[in-house]
Amino acid sequence: MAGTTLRDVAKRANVSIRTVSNVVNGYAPVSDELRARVQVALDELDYRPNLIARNLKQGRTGMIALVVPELDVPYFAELAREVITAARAHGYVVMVDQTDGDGDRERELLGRDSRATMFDGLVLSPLSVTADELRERANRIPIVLLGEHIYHGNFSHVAIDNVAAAREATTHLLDLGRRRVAAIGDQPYATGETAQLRTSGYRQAHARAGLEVHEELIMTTSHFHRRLGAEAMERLLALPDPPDAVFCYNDLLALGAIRALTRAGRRIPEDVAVVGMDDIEEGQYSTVSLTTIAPDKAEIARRAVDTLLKSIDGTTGASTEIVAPHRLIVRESTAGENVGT
Amino acid sequence: MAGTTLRDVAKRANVSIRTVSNVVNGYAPVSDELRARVQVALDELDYRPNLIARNLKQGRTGMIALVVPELDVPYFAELAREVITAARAHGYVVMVDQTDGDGDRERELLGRDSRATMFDGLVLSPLSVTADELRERANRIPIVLLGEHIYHGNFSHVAIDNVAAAREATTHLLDLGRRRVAAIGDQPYATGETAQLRTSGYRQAHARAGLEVHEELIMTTSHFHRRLGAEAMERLLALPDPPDAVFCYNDLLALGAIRALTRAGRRIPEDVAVVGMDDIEEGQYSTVSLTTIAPDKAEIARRAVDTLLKSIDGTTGASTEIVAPHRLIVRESTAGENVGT
DNA sequence: TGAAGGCTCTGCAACGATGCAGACATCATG
DNA sequence: CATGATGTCTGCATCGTTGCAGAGCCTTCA
Repeated sequence: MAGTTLRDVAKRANVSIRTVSNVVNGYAPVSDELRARVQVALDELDYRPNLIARNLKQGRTGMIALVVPELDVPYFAELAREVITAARAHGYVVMVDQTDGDGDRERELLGRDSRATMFDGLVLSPLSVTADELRERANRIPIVLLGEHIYHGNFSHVAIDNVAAAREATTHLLDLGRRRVAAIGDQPYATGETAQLRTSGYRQAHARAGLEVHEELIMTTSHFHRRLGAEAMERLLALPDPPDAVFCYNDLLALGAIRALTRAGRRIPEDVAVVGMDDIEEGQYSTVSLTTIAPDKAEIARRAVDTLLKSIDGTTGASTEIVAPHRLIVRESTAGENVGT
Repeated sequence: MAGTTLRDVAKRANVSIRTVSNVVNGYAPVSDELRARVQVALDELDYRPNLIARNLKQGRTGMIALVVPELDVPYFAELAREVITAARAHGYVVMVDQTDGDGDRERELLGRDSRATMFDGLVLSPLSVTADELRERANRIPIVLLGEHIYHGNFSHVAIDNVAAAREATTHLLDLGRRRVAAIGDQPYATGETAQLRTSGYRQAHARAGLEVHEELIMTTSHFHRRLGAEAMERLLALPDPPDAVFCYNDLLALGAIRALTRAGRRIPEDVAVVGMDDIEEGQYSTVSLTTIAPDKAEIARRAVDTLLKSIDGTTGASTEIVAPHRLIVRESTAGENVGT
């Protein structure tokens, strides 16, 4: 049960612990004869280094933590995959955790008994943690934030340009000639500002086109889930003058909206065009494939990991603001059947 | 930068290191006066225990690893969420990793320099690792397998009854009066036997109904992804005598199939009824909501974690075979519009 | 009054690994 | 032959924590 230690191997091979360590790590020069003898003992005892001990001695674990609100939200799952890949390229492994969108759980992470000390760094996609709470903790392990901005310029931060992205999505709908473009996903009172940035982009698009925003077409949702998208869409359809297009603040909302539209017998995009955000894989395969804003997830993950690792190395302590690229992908939900998957 | 240690706090409060440790852990009795003094020092220096050191001393980390082929496959993401929740209930945290369905990466996990020694146990959803490879490693940290059986009865293992589940899904289609029921997802040559079990259930259903299996309607796919489901469906539709129902070995295949059917102008379920497996959330919101076999993911996660922790405690060393419950959920893809979401 | 017991508090050793300084043998060099 | 350089190998200290055994001191009770 108990693992084999360097001591066991040393005893077996009749050498010092240090020499075994040298063989294992290939550090100091060891004669071929001795190396062979030690190797035999290593194999016979099936030695595996105790990484905890190694970590203690070296002061680092080679692990970073990725904390997202919900792992089964496709966007976060896809992002997690990219972060894992990016970290692996640097020899790091990633521990993924979810907060269930619970602010207390986010705070727990920063608290005294947090397991966070096990990690060399933290990539956090925050939901409700405030800047002050984060600053309290700032002198601990390095943190990189994803998505939410949280106050201005105190932490390294990676995100797309939400205003521009939302503006482009809305403009795309306006360019199709739609004049009653709804928005689903506003969160005027939330801590996070992502939704507000997107609303701002939505307004900008109207302003630049010289059009009025129809305030009654802006729908607030507490979360970005399918069900809420469907419900918001139903409310929009019940309006005396329903929209002819919808910009949803993420793909799940959009897929929920599509579901509601289909059930209501509306044709997409003829009656109502739909745009989402995130470019989750699911959107490509929905019955009406989904036009969306695709953030470059791989790039987001790479930049986040790079920044974090630099901060861990102490190569740079400065907090940086990184804007990752995004692009509009047009599919059937705005372009009709004439577009491939 | 360097963390505050017990030593620092001890010096500051003019007490022994051991006493500080006692205060932190609330172990031995400490007078109120001293406790207060130490607490002040703890707060002033913002002490956080070094978990790595604690782990080394205690021989456990309080972390388990969950390894799945792909994190952005909804089933695994949803399962990961449940495992995280189940582990948290026992005070454990979960590190999630993905192997990209790459056998080498799975093997790497079991190899000499694996980070696996950092964990108290491992929940593994294997893809191509063999029984022998696993046994080699068996005397290391405890392992619980999910899904794939891998040889018989040497490791604790949690899964649904795949044969019964597939039989029920197929029977449901036959009961609707369908007589050309296709199967998408067979993997006759794969290491894993899950697909084979499902094919076996599919055949059983036909046998029990006294019907012949149409061999040309069994489609093999290398993976369980949407695209492959769509492609398989297209091939089925190209047959001289296409199917009037499809049983897909997971929901992603089914959603791909639905997509292909819709593009081909077939009505669901009137022309072709579709059943999937896994009950991923996405299936509830597809334009035609998806009838599926729902494995009890929460139960799978709970049983897997419970079994693993027992094995870690040494409470039981025996390997157990756990069959988790499942049920058929009928939605529009087989029942038409008369069923709610 | 003195032994026994309880309450606080402390020092030492250990978990398993690595950094460092040096011991010892061998060899080349002047 | 003495000296220094080189190549191997080793022991000690250390990372930050906790387990263990015990040291003082104070109370209690015969």
